[in-house]
Amino acid sequence: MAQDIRQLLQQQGVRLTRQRQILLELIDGSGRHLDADSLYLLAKEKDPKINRVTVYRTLKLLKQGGLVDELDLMHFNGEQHYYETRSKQEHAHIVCLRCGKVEEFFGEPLERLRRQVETKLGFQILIARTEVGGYCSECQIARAREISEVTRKPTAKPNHASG
Amino acid sequence: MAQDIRQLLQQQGVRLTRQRQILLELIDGSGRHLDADSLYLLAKEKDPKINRVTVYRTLKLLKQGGLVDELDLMHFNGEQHYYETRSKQEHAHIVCLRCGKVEEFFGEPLERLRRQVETKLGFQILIARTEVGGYCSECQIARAREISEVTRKPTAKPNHASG
DNA sequence: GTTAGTGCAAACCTTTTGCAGCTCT
DNA sequence: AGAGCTGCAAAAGGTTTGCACTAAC
Repeated sequence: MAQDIRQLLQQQGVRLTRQRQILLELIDGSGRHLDADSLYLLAKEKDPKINRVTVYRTLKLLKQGGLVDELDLMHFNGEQHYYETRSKQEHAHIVCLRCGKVEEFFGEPLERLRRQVETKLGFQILIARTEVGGYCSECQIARAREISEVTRKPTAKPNHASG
Repeated sequence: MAQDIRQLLQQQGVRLTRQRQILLELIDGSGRHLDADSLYLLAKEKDPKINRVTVYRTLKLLKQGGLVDELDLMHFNGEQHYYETRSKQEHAHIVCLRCGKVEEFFGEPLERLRRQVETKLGFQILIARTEVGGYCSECQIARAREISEVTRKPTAKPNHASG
């Protein structure tokens, strides 16, 4: 719950303003990964006077405090960043480049990787991010259909062609 | 060598212009990860008339053709993207957030992860990217020094305070 | 000789900054 | 009361687009 985050913030001497409460609720509450713009739009429903800049400033704050993680989701839909509250369980984000669905993948390979980087390189990890782009099972089928439609050349049988 | 890439491009009916040759050389030849701006600056040394836009267009082309991979390198230095010629061997990028050094990490965890995502989710992977941010071994030491300097409060006993 | 590619200027999108006024503690 | 935070306007950074000209095949 966002409750934990609130306490952490207070400890850091950060004021818990109305705007920040709204944004925290949204990031933590919505089941999906929101970007700054979506977040702004949603926040505006609760407080029509809230400003985009406040959204950016809050996200920066939460990011720096290690309370949220920033994702790119393979830039599948532009250059925005997406946000999620930092969870204890490391996971990869699997992004369908056709429908945009994002699946989370948990598993030992991620922990193994982390350990190996720490021991083999003597690296101190602060953030780790694994993103995978491709096609989800549904979209693989849909794409196969689409491609076969395109491949069917229009120069062939003009039976019921383009017009 | 960039030779392979050239052939692939020709196959795709893409013209191999002077500008593209220069950019290919640079991406493939420089031992580091270049962003569009660095690439532009370097290309300008070889062809002072080359335009930034051409750099962006070429990168997009190579990206779409699957010939180069785009990296974010944890946005350790802004929002640019970095590029590398796509290698057969999957690897993670380990970025030091203090000195900016980028290490490449090869290992089974990455292949395991890939296989698991494919089998467990039935996902068709086109691109995968693992980026890790933190401090390299040298910078861990440097940071420890920096922090202890800051922690030494000027108001306290200068003897061996904050202990 | 076509058609794809280039350069230039200007637009675009996301994010940041400067500053005056507001508000949380 | 005072530092911290907000909103507004404007700027910044990175990238894309429209269009006329140029060059690769």
